[in-house]
Amino acid sequence: MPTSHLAGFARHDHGHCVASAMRAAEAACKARGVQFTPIRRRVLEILAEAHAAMGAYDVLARLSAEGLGSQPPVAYRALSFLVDQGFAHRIERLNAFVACAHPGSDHSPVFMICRACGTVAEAEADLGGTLASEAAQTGFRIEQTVVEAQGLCPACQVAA
Amino acid sequence: MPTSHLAGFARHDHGHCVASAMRAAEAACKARGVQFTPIRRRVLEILAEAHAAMGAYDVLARLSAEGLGSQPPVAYRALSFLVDQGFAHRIERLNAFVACAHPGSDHSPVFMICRACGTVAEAEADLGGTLASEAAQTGFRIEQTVVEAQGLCPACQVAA
DNA sequence: CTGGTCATGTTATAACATAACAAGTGGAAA
DNA sequence: TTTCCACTTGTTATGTTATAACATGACCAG
Repeated sequence: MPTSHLAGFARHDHGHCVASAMRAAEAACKARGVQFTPIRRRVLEILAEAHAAMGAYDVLARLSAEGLGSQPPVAYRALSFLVDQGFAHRIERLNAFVACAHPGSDHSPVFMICRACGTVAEAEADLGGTLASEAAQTGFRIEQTVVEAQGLCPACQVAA
Repeated sequence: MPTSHLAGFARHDHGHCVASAMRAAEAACKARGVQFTPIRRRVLEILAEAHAAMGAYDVLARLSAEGLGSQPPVAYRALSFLVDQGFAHRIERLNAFVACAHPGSDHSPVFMICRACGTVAEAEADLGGTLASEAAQTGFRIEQTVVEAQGLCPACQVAA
């Protein structure tokens, strides 16, 4: 029986999605000729298992406990790599990082952040296109967008 | 002849828009029964005159030079007040603050940030509604949204 | 003139992030 | 096979952003 966690505001097979994220990253690295080193791999696993936004120093604490590195640059380098490769995202609002929920597909993510429980869901909704057409009128050329909504997830609405 | 600066990617009467922002804030404070103190007023002026995103410590340096306060909490308190009242916005991506371009009207701002010159334009585009309807499907209740696009402004596209 | 509220002053520290350089590793060019 | 190069990691130090906690002052209402 697989563990089941609340994430993306819906229960799902957690072990499965972690394994799937790791496989996708593995394959992408091979395809791109970049190294999926033990530290990078472990950081992605940590994020995927947490299934929540984690600060760089939280990640570092985990690495450190496992003897994989103890100084901030170790964590920041691995996180930068994962973000660059699209395996993780940075949540600006929280100064934190999450594993990508849709590894492999090229997308401009939209996040919903519950202010009560801290859960972060990555939505499919692509506002990038909408925004780009708006921007085109002013002549601005968009390269990247950050869309982060803060509010209450279904569970926390019930609790309140 | 009024000074004219590049902002919002378009030239405009800068002195006018600063004065207008100050008047709007003044009126709103009176209406709401909150105090528009010298520090708060000056911080808004500094942001409005800069017409660009400024870090809290940049603002603090200005205050300090004028004898209005020298410790971080002074700047952060004033900035929080301005953001709470809707007279300024925080740009998460830059860890910085800008004066609101549409003081008075209730809006969920959309920012376009030029990665070359650092100019920040506040667009009218209201993606909040679009996003809210997307979110409704998952049961998430949005209270606030951050939308920040990064790219190249018209001038910097020409330069490149 | 007393107590309450709001704003500010001040000290200290927490939390987040990167610069800079040294050292190891492994593969490719000579 | 050795020399070089690109890349990753180790390490020290520091820069940058933000807030906790408590003291003081200014003002008004009771």
